[in-house]
Amino acid sequence: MFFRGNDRRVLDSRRLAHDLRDEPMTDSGDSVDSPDIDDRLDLAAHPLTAGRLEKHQAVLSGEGYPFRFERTALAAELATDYGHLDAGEESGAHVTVAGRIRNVRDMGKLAFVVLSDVSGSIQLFVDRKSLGDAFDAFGDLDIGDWIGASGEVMVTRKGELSVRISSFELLAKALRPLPDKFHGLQDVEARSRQRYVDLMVNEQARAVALARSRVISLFRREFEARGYIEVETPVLLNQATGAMARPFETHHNALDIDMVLRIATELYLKRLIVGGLERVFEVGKIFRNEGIDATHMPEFTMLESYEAFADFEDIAKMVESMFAVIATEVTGSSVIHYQGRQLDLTPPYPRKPMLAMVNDVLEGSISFSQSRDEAVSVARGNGIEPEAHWGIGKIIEELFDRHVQPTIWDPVFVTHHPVEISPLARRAVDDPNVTERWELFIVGSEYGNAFSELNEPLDQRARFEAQMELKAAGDEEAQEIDEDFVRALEYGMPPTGGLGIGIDRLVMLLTDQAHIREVILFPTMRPE
RNA sequence: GGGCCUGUAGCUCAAUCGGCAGAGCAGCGGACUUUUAAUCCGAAGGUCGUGGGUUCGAUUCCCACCGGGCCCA
Repeated sequence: MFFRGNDRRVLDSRRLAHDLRDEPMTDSGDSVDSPDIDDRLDLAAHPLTAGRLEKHQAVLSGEGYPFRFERTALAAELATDYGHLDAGEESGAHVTVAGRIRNVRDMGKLAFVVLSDVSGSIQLFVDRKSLGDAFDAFGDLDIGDWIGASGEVMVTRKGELSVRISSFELLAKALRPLPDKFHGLQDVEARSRQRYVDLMVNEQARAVALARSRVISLFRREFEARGYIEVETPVLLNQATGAMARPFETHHNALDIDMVLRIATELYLKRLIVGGLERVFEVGKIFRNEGIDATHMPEFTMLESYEAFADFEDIAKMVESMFAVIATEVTGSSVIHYQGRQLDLTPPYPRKPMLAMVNDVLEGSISFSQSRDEAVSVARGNGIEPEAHWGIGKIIEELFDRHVQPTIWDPVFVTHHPVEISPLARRAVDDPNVTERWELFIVGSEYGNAFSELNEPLDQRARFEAQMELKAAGDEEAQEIDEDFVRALEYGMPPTGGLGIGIDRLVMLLTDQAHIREVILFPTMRPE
């Protein structure tokens, strides 16, 4: 409550607490002895909420709350339309605004109220002269309440654009107090769990959410401009295919079958290329049953696209172009700042073969012409102990992950991955050990993955079988054969360029966030 | 899995070489008709994450556990 000295509380708080809790009332006053606001908050008992609850109950037992409200202006619109007014000037314009009360500066017979809506905030000038008898009722409002208010746009003597309100309406009561008005909510866990509070009080949380929405919207625009159509493929599958990852397992009751959540959209989107849709993309949730760290979340958003008649270089050109456009639209420039360092997303990005990058930093050198024993020896000399089922290709990838990936800052397309680790990509024409594939690395993380899609069904079957052997040898992430996908390829798939982009990480980059949970509104968490 | 840090009022944070736990904001009472994190006065608000141990005495020291964060494998 504000407007101190105006205590018009009508209900006895202890009686109300008793009514709400439906318990025998004692005279010991112990209903105010459990100030545990965090867990089972007893709204009636806690001193910070009891008054709010009383007022709420009074509204409910009276006329109740409105079902709708007619707003005529957003805060940002007022700033645009009346920003030119001078201090002390009146506009003569009558507007109706609505939003949440964020702050109150109470001067006794005059109050300045900060009202925030989706566009920003606007000051309400609240005085008895304009509000009349309603001025007292306004004093019953609390910080956090949603209100609508009407009045004249004016600028205070100190130059703050305001609405001098002549009427107001309580739209919804905040029974719980808002966090510290200056520091907001700081605790990382609380901000994630109660993102609604984070969004209320932390400007950055809101900015990130809006940037994320914008990024996805821009991707849609870019793909549609290139003749792609957006499709949806299944999340619930009988088999986890299209990537190397462990799936979440679940069960369908009516069919009585175990199912898994998808780990990629790849093979279904390629089925659509076989079907003749030619250019398709999907933005959707992917689920991988793995740990959580700064760049990994079990549930994340992937964008995948497939374009008939394109190869991996066509896709690289498309991606670097899109990244620059999206960075510019979201941040204002294709040269951005990430974690204190400058990062240039202006195309073109260099293309560098994985094997060459590895050999550039290695003690000794590794190649496909070596025996496996020789390759293992090189790996050991560089701090990697190969597992039994690793071939030379997998060893190269591990060496890359360990020694090259962390050193990358500006974007680079790392190309020509070993066939062994790329079971869905087409072999390079001039070297059957590697594929026409790239991964886009920026600031030490992977942002995209693309290849000239393997469209030859016999080779695809052989690649799947090689994966099955790896799985049998103990590689839990190896893929299983997808018989229906091979069948689809047997109908003929045109040469196709495919792409996957991790949306969450790109949003991290563009919003300068170090942790993926900051760009996901409701990140996966342990039960509270 | 290993290392380091961390959990104190609704929120943001202090403090205690082991001796009645503090501030700002929010809330409550009061003053104030031009504030901008308003200001001023007053009174409140705590099972110091949980459980053990050491001690005359533990929020502080030790152990375990439950959370959270960062780094490493």
